[in-house]
Amino acid sequence: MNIPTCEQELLERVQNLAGLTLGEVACDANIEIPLDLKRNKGWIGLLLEHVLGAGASSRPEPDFPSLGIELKTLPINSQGKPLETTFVCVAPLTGLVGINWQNCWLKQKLSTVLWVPIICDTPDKKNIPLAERRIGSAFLWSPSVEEEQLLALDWQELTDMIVLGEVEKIHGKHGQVLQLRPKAANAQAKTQAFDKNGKPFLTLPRGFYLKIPFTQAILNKNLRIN
DNA sequence: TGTTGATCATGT
DNA sequence: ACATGATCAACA
Repeated sequence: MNIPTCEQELLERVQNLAGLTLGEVACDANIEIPLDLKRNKGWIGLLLEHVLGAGASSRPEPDFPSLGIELKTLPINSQGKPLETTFVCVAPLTGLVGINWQNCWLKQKLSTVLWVPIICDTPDKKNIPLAERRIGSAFLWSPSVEEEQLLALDWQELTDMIVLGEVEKIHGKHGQVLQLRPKAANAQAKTQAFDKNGKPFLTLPRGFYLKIPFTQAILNKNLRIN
């Protein structure tokens, strides 16, 4: 798929996917469907990037650089509740001098997001097989003043702890809307950080994730009729 | 090793 | 039932 030339074209493409199953979309794109996501956790995101015309996914840029839009799939149940937290970006543990909310990576990443809900559960909460899950109504979102304030507060709290050498004291419960959790191949992975005395040490890489109630609120504000 | 894409699966 | 901590794959 070629790159969409404007926001409207991207929105039309993604709206045309609403109601389709992942099996239908993958089949049209000649992409094989895994039986489940156990060994393909990012498969849905990669599929959507492909059919919407995003470039390779391994770049430190928005998915649609010319449009400044980040694509995020959001697994939800049939009642519109997100089933997982949403990964945003890796948390820098070094080089934080001079970084503030206005110039931080997380703010840039969340500046404009195309959310694509994927319905993963039946009304009686049964898991739907991957190929039969349906794409919901996607929408474009930018943080409201209130949402940005919440994000900025949490980002500042977590970043302050990192700067103070307290990264290993941070748990998923910190933050109202944002949390810091492991983001690594396994628990043995290491990246450099600084301790409270300013000495370098190795620790588990972490990432920023949006908590479920926050993405749920975003979704609820953007409910619309198909 | 770090970036992208995330969900798995166990403990509470 | 649910969130936290752990983990999977591809690519640069």
